[in-house]
Amino acid sequence: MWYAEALFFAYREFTGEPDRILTDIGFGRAHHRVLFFVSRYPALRVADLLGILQITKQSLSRVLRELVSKGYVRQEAGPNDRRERLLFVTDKGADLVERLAALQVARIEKGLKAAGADGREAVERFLDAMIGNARYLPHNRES
Amino acid sequence: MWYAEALFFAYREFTGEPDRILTDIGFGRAHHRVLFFVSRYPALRVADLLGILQITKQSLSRVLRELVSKGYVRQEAGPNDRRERLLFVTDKGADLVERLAALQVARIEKGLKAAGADGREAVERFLDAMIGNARYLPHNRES
DNA sequence: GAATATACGTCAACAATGCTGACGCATTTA
DNA sequence: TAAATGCGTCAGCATTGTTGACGTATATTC
Repeated sequence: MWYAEALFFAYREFTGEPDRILTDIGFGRAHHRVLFFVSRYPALRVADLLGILQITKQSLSRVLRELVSKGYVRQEAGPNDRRERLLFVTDKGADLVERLAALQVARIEKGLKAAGADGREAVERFLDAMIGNARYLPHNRES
Repeated sequence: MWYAEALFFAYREFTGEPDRILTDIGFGRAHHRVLFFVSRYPALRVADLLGILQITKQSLSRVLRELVSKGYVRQEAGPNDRRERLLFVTDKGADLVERLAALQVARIEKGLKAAGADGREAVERFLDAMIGNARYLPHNRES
């Protein structure tokens, strides 16, 4: 089996289904990524989001502005440092995240089922090693 | 563990190292994909490459033209149907593919090693199920 | 308290890589 | 001989990434 090829197809399918929904509401994959990580890490600071996504603030800004103006994400001044704009998904945002996640989770479940009961851990170790120490840890969180 | 998140980071790291090399020689990830599949399936027809990549011929054209003009890919008229332009990597192209693949293979090997001897098959089944039946089979090939 | 640093936002211009629509040429098929 | 097929190309546009420059509010430091 050719892993590089498999990863290409797997990732494309993984993102493909959400992409179709996003297109319908005028969003792209960039919006999905932001929404996903804001949902995953509530009260995320903008600086941390930039660290996770590894894009420039100008790129993020365009996308974030739309998400906020269309009511999917809200910003709140940081309690300790009021310069910070902490990010949260709104109810509307949570709904969308859920709809998109459902598709991806279904595909992952299918993969894990195929991997088998023991395989699950092997897959986790595989992905973890593929990532190495490239995972960005948001401010003030463990794990 | 959050698989969606892990896949995002894993795929980004997987493509990130080659991307840096490509940027140095004025190519992008799109060039890599074309070069990769032409190398993987010598004598690939343009139509099949479009089927694999799922992009339009206009998008492919831009990238393919550069790869040909810079001597990484060559085209040859099909022996049965001379309208077909069968694609091959040149020696120069093979060298570049090899350099890029080395980085990705190293990362994959690290992942498979972490998965363990039995884990390897689990990972294969996982990726295969993630892909489902979305894999495009080039003309005249089995598996 | 004034100067400086930080967190975030924004404008402008540009590059890579997708897209649609329209058209042309060579070759094969009907 | 006419139509269909395989491929290429021009033109224009959208998304999402980039640099560089600058502004505003808030914290920190001398």
